[in-house]
Amino acid sequence: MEQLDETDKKLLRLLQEDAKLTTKELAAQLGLTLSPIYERIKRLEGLGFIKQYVAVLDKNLLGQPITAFCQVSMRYHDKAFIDKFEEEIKKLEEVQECYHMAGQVDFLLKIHVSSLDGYHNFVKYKLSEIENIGVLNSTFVLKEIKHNLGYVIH
Amino acid sequence: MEQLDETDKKLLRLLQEDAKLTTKELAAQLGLTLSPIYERIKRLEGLGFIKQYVAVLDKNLLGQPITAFCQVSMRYHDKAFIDKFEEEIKKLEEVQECYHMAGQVDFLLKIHVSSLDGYHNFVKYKLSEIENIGVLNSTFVLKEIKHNLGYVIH
DNA sequence: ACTGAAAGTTAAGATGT
DNA sequence: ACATCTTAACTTTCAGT
Repeated sequence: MEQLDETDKKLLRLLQEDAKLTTKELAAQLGLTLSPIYERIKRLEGLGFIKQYVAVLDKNLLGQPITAFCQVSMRYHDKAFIDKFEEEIKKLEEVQECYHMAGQVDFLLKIHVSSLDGYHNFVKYKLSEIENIGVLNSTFVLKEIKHNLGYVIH
Repeated sequence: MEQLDETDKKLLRLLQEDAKLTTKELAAQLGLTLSPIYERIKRLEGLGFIKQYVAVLDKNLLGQPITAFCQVSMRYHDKAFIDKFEEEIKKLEEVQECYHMAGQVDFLLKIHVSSLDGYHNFVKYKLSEIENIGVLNSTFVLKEIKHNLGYVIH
């Protein structure tokens, strides 16, 4: 982390807001010329601070307005079962995110579907097909209050 | 949604994987020349399918390895209290995401901090400072199993 | 809607301080 | 670590099919 000076941090803050900013625009905002900006970006990419550049799409326009969080607890906690569950989850396209959690609940899943009926089908024909699931608890997002895409860089 | 043909969908799938693909590369992959690709991208931006372009950073390298999910229930459910809570949450930099949920739990928060001590400070000096919080339940991410950045486009 | 080509910008690299 | 300069590549626009 302390391979980053203030200029690097400003650069990262700008790029995680708008990856289309040109080297020229970045240079102007940071009070430098093109080449140091160019070299810093390449360095930040090389060190892995910048992992990739992506286009952020609108999930509602893409026809997936329903977001659900699904808490899953395993019946048995043998490594083989856990591994199998993780394998299967990775294959399910409805699962946007999956975390192994501390506490009573083993896994937290973030699910995107087109409708409540779609969620029903997901649980019935995909999720519950995975063996060794004990408890399963779903809650739905009514409203997205906040969703930061970037991180706070200190 | 059905303003999109197969070419648009392929374009969106490619751009949400790698926003740095050039028009030339996209054209080659989609079997077209530069100008239709260029115009389609501008159209998809204009219609709002593409919301923005961002650099994806590494939260561990940025010194924020701890992710927690925090379930919050309100004591009273007057509109004024809810509005106030949402306002305050938006100001907290540790809160990456916040959703108003259906069910017993009112809000689900995704929190990023640098340490467990940082989480303690967040709860003690920031979150619990907000009035009208009834129940508060935190769980920590042990391992990220899956985290799709893009959506599945049908 | 797509092709092809022209003009304007930017990225990428080399050289020097 | 940064400034300047060069050219190769890309973006953007437009006439034509």
